Amino acid sequence: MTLAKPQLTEGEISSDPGPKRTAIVGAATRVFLDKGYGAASMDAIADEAGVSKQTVYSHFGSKEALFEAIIEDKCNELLSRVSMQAPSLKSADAHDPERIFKNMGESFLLTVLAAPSMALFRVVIAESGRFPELAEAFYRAGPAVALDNLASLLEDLHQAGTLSVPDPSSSAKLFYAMLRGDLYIRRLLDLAAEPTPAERNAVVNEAVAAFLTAHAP
Amino acid sequence: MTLAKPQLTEGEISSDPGPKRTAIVGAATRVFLDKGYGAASMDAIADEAGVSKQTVYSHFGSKEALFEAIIEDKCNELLSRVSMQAPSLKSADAHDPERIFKNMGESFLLTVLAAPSMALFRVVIAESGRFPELAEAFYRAGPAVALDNLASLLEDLHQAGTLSVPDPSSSAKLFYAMLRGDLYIRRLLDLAAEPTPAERNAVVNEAVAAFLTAHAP
DNA sequence: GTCTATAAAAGGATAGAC
DNA sequence: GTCTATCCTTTTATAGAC
Repeated sequence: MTLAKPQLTEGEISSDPGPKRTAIVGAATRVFLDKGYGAASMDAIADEAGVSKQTVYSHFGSKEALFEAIIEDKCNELLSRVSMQAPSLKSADAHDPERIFKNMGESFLLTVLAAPSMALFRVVIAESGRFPELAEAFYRAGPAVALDNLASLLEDLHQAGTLSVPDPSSSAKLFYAMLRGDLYIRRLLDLAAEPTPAERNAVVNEAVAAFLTAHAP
Repeated sequence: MTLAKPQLTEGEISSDPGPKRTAIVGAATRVFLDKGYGAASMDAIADEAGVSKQTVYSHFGSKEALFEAIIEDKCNELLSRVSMQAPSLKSADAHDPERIFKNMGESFLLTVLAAPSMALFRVVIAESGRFPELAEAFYRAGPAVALDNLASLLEDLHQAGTLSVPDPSSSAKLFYAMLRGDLYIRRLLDLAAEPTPAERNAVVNEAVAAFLTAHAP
């Protein structure tokens, strides 16, 4: 008996994990990203989720498994955000690289320096010894994708003669490094707040100007 | 009574902290930098030092106090290394900035990408929430000093007309950011080993070339 | 100062009822 | 699946002898 199993409400696809599980995931995400792996307790996560500890263990077998699930989830989220920002070379912009790079730089900083990205990065760095596979997942979902996208754009611009980019991969790394600048370090150390639009703009302008000068045809 | 108090042996200044304390400091440094604050236990530190746990508590009152002492100590060590690398503008090199910058870049990467620096940086990042004053101490002992030194060199080169550097502070940040590049991220995530001399050289050459092009007079 | 032994508490994980 | 209650290890910190 019990015909209706998951009981779909209002057009939701059947992939709804269930409300309790959703609450656990949300709570664990907050606690892990806020306190770090070591200082996060399963009791705190259960409380934050409004659920008993045993329920947490029923869904995820152990603290390690829960942590891995959470971080992989956030990496996938990061991946989709980064993928969406893939720069497109519309033929209209082929001769105005400055606009392309400024737009890229702006959305890169907006994504990367935001509090959730920084929190994720901090935790992954801290636990890179204990969870090396998470460090690699993070790199592949974020930096690696962005680098690949930019490198192929640079190759196109080189072919078109707009810029001189003999080594697209290295130049892509250089561009992102210039964008991160010193602010990235201070954000990692939690010494600086998210930059204002004016601060972002100053960094982007300086980086783009230097990059274009260095790669003039 | 008890006339000779610290009992100076062989010309050592009276600042010798005593062998036990030295052993504790060494052990705590290794354990904290290897495991991180949370996963490091006072038992492990006492064992590593070959000393009882109570002795550790006699010298440093608590785990937090011990951690702070260790990290501040490493920051001072970092400070002296960075200060020693202050670039000097000999008049002979005033018209060969490429040599100055390549030397700077080389020793910067050598220091910063080395395992001890990375381990310290990882721990400080991980605990920046719990110990914000350590994050600031780290930044001031390392990045801030290097930036100040480079900025004043850039100002000299600008005055001499060798380079065009309207904003020395921003340009200094840009230069170090270019040097860190993508490798820094991968080192932070423990995905890459220390670079070979050839790899370092490639990064330095690319960064210096781009920097000089962007700041040509 | 240094050690052995011991508190006291926190946290990961499980048992068993519903 | 979910909850309450409990187990047991680890860990910070202290007491007391020497």
